Amino acid sequence: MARGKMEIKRIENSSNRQVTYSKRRNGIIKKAKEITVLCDAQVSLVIFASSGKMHEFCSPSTQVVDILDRYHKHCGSSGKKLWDAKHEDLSHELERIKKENDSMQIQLRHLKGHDITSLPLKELMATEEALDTGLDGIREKQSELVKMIKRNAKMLEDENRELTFTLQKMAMEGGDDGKDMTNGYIHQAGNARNYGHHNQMPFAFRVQPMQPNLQERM
Amino acid sequence: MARGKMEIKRIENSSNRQVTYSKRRNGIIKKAKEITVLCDAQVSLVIFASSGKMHEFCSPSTQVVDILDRYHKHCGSSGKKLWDAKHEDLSHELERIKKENDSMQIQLRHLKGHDITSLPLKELMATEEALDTGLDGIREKQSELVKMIKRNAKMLEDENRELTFTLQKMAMEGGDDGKDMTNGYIHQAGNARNYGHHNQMPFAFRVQPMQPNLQERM
DNA sequence: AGCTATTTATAAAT
DNA sequence: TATTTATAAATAGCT
Repeated sequence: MARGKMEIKRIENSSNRQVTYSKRRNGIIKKAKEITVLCDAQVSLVIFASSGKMHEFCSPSTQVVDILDRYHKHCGSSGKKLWDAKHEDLSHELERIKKENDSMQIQLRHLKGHDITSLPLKELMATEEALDTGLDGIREKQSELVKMIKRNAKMLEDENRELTFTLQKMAMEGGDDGKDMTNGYIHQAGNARNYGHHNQMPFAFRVQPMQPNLQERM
Repeated sequence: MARGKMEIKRIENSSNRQVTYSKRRNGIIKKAKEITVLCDAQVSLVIFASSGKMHEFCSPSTQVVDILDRYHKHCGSSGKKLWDAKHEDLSHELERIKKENDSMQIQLRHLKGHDITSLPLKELMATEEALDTGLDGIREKQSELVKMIKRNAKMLEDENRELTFTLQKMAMEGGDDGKDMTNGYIHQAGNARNYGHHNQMPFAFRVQPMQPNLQERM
């Protein structure tokens, strides 16, 4: 293109070819950068020299893969294979789980009484049975829990009664010697609520909760 | 580059930008072709205009994917990450959906009365309410369906009675001439069940089903 | 790698 | 959008 018109055909002199390659490669990359800036374009450019060396350019703030991703979306089926091979497994898994998801969502909706307008009688009955069974289980657990709670309350009351009795007995028994102690205990009892729900009373015979985690479940 | 030196920065005039884009794009593609021929290089060039339109160039007898494959091999570990990034997106999606899945599965199990042993009272009650509501809906639909089925049966009975009556009337009215015809009709009626549930009786006044899809829902 | 004659590319105008 | 044109940019061959 300079010092005489050039034919566009393979440069046979290998050293000339190498020089031209490197000059033109820079030229193309420069042009690619420019179109990127001037025209808001996105470019992915990968060049391999015959020597095997690679050079690339990619629009700023973009990755070759992003361009490739777009390229793939554009090309539809033709370029798809290589890409998909890499992702096939994951894609299938995703697909499978999505289906599972959908079916559970439908089940849930049916159980909650939605989308049942066109359900066959057989499935309506199956759903009813499932709900019934579920309800039985739930109610059983509920009544168990309530029983436990009541039993717990009962024991707390008993404990309370015992504590009160002990305090009274102490108050009675205590002469002048016991006065300080009695006051001390009364004082403590009076402030007991400051310890909150989980207060640890200073008495060794405090009953254990029936269930370790009953408090949380209430 | 012509008619005055140009700054390399975004062309604000959109129509100028578009024109420049298309000219420069052709220029780059031409250069890419040339380096390919002159220097035995392999080039993959993908350009997206800001409009979203794509153009590509790829060395003859090669596919973009082939270049990408080489690109990949070349990038080794650094480029691997890029692919993995795409993998990661899929993985995250998968993770998200799996979680959704798990939570639905738990919900379903709770509704069906499983795994509720350690459920707090509050959630037990919420679950009970959901089940109750669901059951109400289901039972309402069931009773609707049953009503429809009964109404349908009633109409079939009426139709049946009418048909029988018609047949009897024909049998009565028919003299010697009508005998064959009568036998014919009786014969046909006797074999009606061979037509199955959906048999088409040869009478024009056959009633229409109350609901187009009632049959399927029974 | 740097230089320069020349070809190409292309911005603006049409 | 295509063509023209004046000018900038690219670059082949040389050093």
